[in-house]
Amino acid sequence: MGRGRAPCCAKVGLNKGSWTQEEDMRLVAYIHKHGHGNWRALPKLAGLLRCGKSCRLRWINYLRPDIKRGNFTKEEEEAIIKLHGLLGNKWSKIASLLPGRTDNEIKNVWNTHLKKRLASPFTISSSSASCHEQDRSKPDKEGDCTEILNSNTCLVDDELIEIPIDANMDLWSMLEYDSHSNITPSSSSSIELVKEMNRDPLAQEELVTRDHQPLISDEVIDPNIWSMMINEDDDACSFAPALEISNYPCDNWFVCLEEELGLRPEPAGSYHEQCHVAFNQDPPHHPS
DNA sequence: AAACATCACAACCGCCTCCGT
DNA sequence: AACGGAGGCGGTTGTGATGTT
Repeated sequence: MGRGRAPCCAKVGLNKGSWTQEEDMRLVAYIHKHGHGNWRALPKLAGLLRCGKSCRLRWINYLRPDIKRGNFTKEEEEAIIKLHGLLGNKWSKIASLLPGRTDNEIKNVWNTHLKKRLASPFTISSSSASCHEQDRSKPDKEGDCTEILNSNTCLVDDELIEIPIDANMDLWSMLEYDSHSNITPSSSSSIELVKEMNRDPLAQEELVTRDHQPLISDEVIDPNIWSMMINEDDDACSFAPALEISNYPCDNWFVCLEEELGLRPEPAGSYHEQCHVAFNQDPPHHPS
């Protein structure tokens, strides 16, 4: 390193490493409003101290609403093994054939699980594929069996748990499901925070805005924003359906979010009024 | 209980490809 | 046709979590 072509952007003064909740919110808010026509210009426009590539990666691998998170099903693992045999390390090609999965995720699963499994002299047949999330939380020891029975069920300590994963389910649906189950499909700190706030109303009291300080900081996110995303009554709980929510303090969580992030012009009226006005005038388009 | 080892995965890096000029 | 910029891709690394001694 240090030689060859120049970096994609001047990284001086830019953040590196894990993304904070505030950064996530800013990126999601900006893309939802404006799309991502120019990744290189996006960070500046969105007020992010990140390079464009970092934003793109974060969006594609983590924040996109159509991403399916959680453990890979037996069918998915079989598909990856077969497709890898056909395509080799063409992770993006493989990902394009597995709805909701990212190339990075597939690459990680291959490198950490499937490659070792196939390399083992005691190669486990694909029909006994592992259940990764459960593997981590409940190690399979001495008959403490964690076993996939089929694509949608998992046997954990003799308890049959259904995993509602399908090609059409998005991140937010997964989250919604998670709030009612003991499966943990994601390790996102933002998501954990949402779950915590959903569990504990008192925690919400402490996390909401103080005076006119921004709601969103490294430690604080307005729970309403996320709870609006996680619509209890909406099966396909993605960004677009959130616009239909009407029982929340602000009809359009996204407009409120923009305002909190300073991505909207000065409000003409009250906070709530502004939300109504913006929502009625300018429904954000869904990024492709 | 502490130290160390291993694992899993998000994120970074640099090269490649595509597309507009 | 040549060039440059931007996005895409695959390999690799850093770090937190978990397991083992």
